Amino acid sequence: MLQPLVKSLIAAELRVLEEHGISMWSYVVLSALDDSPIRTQAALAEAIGADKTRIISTLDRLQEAGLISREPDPEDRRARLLAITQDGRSARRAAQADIRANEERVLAALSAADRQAFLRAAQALSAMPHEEIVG
Amino acid sequence: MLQPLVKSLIAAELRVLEEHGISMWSYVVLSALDDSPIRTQAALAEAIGADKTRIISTLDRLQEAGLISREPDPEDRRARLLAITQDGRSARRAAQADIRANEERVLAALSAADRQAFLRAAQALSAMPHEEIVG
DNA sequence: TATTGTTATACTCTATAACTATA
DNA sequence: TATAGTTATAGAGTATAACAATA
Repeated sequence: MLQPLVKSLIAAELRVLEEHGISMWSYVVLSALDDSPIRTQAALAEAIGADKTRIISTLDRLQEAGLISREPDPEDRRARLLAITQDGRSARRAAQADIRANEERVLAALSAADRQAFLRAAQALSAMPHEEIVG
Repeated sequence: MLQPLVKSLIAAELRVLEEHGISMWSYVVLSALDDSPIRTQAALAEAIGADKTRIISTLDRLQEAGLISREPDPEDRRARLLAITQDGRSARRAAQADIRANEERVLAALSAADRQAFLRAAQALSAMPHEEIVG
């Protein structure tokens, strides 16, 4: 039952992101880096549940667009220090605001009570570890 | 927030289905045919939101396993009459029972009130047309 | 020798196009 | 000629393996 709903929400999110000119992976990366900088690409990949080879082109584009910085760590030049730039932060927050606005619009279909309970329940279920859900 | 949850739920469902020896697409097809027989493969494909070329191998396997019947329509031998068999119905219902049992287990993490509200809200949101969610 | 990042390759899933058979 | 089904082909997305740079 939730699957088509999530599919629609993702489609909505993609549409918003397209208006902002960023891809889903770019948005995921920007969101991760908006919380805190990360010292290696492998750590970023793991944090967002992606393969380390899969994010390289995304990082290329983000760097070229000036939305992230990506420099060799002076202390270990194999690693790349990753951080979001001011432009990146602005872009991410603007996109996030639009995404949230749409979600609010959708949630407006619910009564205030159901809506609160839905969000509370979704949060509780999302907090369950993957293994516990899979069993 | 919902996306990882759904991902975990799908993983759980896949694990259950694997124990029953059927694939996700097989389960989707069996579920569609358990409701009512379908006169053409194209109609089935549309009903489950799949491409008509994509379900052929699935139908091959289901037929070989004796879980569905698939015969040329005597009145128009281009079409294939599709129906679930008794074995297919048993397999589908057994899998469904296990899937539901796991979902119950997961939902047990919620209070009775939140759980009811969550299901009610999920149902309401799922009933929204795709276009209204995308905007 | 081990690790980080990158590139090259292969694999899976899906969609598009061409083909066969029926009408 | 049009339609149902099938097969062949191509494309996107992803993961695996090999490689270069640094430690």
